[in-house]
Amino acid sequence: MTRQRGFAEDEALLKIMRLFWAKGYEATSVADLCEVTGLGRGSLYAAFGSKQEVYERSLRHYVDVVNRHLRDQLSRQVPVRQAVRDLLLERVDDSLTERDRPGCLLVGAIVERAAHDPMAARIAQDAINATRSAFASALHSARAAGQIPYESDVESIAAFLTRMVQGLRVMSISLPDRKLLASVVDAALEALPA
Amino acid sequence: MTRQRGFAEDEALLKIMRLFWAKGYEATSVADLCEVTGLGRGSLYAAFGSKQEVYERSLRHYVDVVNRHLRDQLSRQVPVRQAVRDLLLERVDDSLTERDRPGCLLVGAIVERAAHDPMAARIAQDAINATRSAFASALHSARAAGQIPYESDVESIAAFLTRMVQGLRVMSISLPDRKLLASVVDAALEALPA
DNA sequence: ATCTTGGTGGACCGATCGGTCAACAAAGCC
DNA sequence: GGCTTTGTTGACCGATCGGTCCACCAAGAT
Repeated sequence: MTRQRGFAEDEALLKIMRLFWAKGYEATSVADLCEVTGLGRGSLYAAFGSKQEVYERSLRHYVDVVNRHLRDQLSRQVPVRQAVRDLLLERVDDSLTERDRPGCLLVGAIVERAAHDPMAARIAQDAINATRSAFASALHSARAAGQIPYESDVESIAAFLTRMVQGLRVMSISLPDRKLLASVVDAALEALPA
Repeated sequence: MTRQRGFAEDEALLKIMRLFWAKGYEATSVADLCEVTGLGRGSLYAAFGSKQEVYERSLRHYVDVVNRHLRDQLSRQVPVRQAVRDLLLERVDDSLTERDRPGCLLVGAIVERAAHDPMAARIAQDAINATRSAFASALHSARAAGQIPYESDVESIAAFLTRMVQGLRVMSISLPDRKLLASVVDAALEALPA
């Protein structure tokens, strides 16, 4: 019937997401998006719409992947304290490994885009609430299983851990010291009553 | 001898800093800087140099003020735990009050500028280390005074508190709930051994 | 009053921005 | 072979970007 696409949309979106992640929204031009995907402007706009729309889609993809991974890690059959510790340490390692993509697309979206792009603000807020509720439900289960005290304020701790997991990447930009970051993780774990 | 300045450099810099803080680096144009200060381009460039230079100067001013305030708060003659608590809660209040200037110029500098502007990266890193050493020295004193256990890992806790104080503003954008944020502060304080 | 010095405003510059569009290319249908 | 439909490309658009420059102006020195 008609000509078919000469590229995989998923792969292109992944490359775009990584570029936004590395450079931020404003500093990434549409020409950059064309270069990284190998697409002409027409194809890019036909597939993804405006720069703002493709950014929002990148952000959605990012938070989906991150939160899915989070839920997977928290649903493992290990004590919640260890699961959280592993999860935070893994993020430290990721940040130190991917030096070309520092920071966090989500944090970038909040500080750079939320004020200008209500949809991005909405995506970010939903992502944070999803992270929070993932922690909260893991903590509820752990409390029911007697891993943490009955009096523990699950919602507060969940919000606290959300802040930790969000901010670790940002911190590791200016403080790329694995030992110190690991000890920060352990300090944070003190908030998780035994 | 010659004509004198028709504006106060300090006030202009303050207005510029607040604008960068509110909008980020890339989204703020030189025309915006002229508008907010009331200056023509000539005066602006004569007084502050390029956009990048005035940004760096804004950032320097920001971190100076923040760190000076931090040291003042920590040097009060109150138990360190309470000093830290007051300090974190004050930041929560600030974030919720100044809704027009969400986020944190320092975090913005790290995620948006550090990769493109080595000087901004340097300023940010120095600021973080200054915050960290302010906490560390306060904790050292507190440990010497017996307020916290002798075995406490002061450096790690200092790094952890630095992360907290940095990130609270960012979190409060997407989670503008004073009660929850206050309970996050209390959860964080668990990392400060009694 | 005139000269010198330096602050001021805004016209102006080339470059680049995000976005559009028309000419062309591929693939299934007749 | 045409015909239709859709993907692709890159020239092109007006707007805006950061930065320069110059005519003008205020104020102290003479």
